[in-house]
Amino acid sequence: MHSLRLISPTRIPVKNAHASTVEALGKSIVAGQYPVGASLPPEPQLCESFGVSRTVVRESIKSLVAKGLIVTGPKLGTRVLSEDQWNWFDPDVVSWLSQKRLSANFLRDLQELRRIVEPAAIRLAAERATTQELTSIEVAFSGMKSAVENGGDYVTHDLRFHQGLLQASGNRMLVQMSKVLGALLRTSFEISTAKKNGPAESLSMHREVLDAVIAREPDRAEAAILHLIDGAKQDIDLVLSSRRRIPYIGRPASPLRAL
Amino acid sequence: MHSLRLISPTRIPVKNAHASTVEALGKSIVAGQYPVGASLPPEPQLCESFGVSRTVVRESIKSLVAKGLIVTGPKLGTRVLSEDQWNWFDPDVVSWLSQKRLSANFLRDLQELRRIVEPAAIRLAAERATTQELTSIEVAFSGMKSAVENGGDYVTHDLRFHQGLLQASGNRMLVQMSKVLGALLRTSFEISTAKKNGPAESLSMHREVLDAVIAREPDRAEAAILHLIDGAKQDIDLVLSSRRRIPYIGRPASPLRAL
DNA sequence: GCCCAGCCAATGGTCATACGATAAGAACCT
DNA sequence: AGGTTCTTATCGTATGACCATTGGCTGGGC
Repeated sequence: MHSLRLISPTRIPVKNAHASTVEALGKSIVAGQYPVGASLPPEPQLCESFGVSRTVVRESIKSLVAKGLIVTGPKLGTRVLSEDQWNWFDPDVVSWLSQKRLSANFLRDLQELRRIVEPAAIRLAAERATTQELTSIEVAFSGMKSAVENGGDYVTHDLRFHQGLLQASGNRMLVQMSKVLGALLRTSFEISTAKKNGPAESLSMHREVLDAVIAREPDRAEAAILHLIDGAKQDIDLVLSSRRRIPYIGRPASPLRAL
Repeated sequence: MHSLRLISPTRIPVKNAHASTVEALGKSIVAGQYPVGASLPPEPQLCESFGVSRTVVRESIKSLVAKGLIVTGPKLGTRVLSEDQWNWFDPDVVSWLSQKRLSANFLRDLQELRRIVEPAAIRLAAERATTQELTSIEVAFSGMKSAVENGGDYVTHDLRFHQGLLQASGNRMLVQMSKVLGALLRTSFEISTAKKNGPAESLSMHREVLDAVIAREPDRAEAAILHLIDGAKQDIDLVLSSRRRIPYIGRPASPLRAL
């Protein structure tokens, strides 16, 4: 007869108790609400603040432990691990990070990763892509083209285009990475789409990439994608510098990682 | 039921129920014991077969859900997801895969990834590595050298060497990847170490890599690491072609100790 | 005064039980 | 036969109790 869980500070009665709790806890952790090494409130307190039973809280905590965000232990509580122990390739973690901590550093890391991975993946795709995979990418391209001409959701099709390319690399690790890179791509697409006639310009570059892959020319494909990536990087850097000066946080200055 | 642990005197007393259950379930899943899309046994049955309470089973399942291996739902049970939905960058998942399913495909994917990521990371490391990070790598190298001369654990120091390099790239994503690549590295190191006088030969190549990084010469560093990687690839391919599958390369059934 | 051993209590770990919620599949009705 | 309802297996959530571990406190000894 619990019709509604009344006092819910984070208001989330619609989803599963577990999913909501994981998300709320996860977001607050990646947002830096609890300093690294510090303990979260004890379980009973979390139960109260989320309005769920200890069962749910504990299972949620186990989920976050599985993602490398925290560790638990009797008497030492639930402690936040240092960021380099987080699972930076977990889709949830990246999603939370994208929403809460879209810092210059995070974007820089992602950008770097993309510039490393995507060109290499394109080369593989140019060698291995099946006709089915090529068709799928072609469909995504049509969607982009249509979005430019008739208006529509350009970003979604752009994402499909790039994820299709990674898929076509035939390497499961790279495919997995496409899910993570999605966070960056979405951001950069939204930036470049919002600017000038970005889409129209990027459309031809995408065409060039796809043509090179279809022609099975790795070198040309790689050059084309690099062109695309570096263009996106410029857009992002521009927005970052105008939005607020968050300069590179030099790594040496980082606090020493206490164990 | 806990009486068994009395035998071992305070040193690593088995593991707690949760960790053991997660590991057992995870391994059996990645080993393909349950076909994709199939349901695992119901919770009560799992409780019985593992000899733990439902609480433990459920929390373990939540951990595996967090790693993308399975989904759960009322009446539909606990179903195994398709492999491309697994989190292929989760250290646990990769560890289980390495032990249970060291297939040629898996090794090929990892190897490809390594050849993409490590050279790029080296370039970054050559530009950014702090003296502290360089020292750490130097220490690892000394360990390798000592292992060659006086005998000892070559593989462990080799791992530290490479992970130190990725760490020095200053990119958190690449650092995370080093944990995953560890699975491949351990395998390839053990192969090449077991062959001929592999270590002695590889030692000089490592020295060259490190020197180039210290000298801040990205091009030279990249060339050196490529040399190393391609040598390892040859060794692996050789072993792969001689045996259809590699069973249990690596330590026996003993649970790997933390670090 | 300092250090070490041993106790204490806070906190997560595990267990048991009960009931609600959901959706697959069977049974039923039209 | 087709759609609708009902049954039921299975997970989801809640509660309360007790166990196990570990950091910190306490007190004694040097």
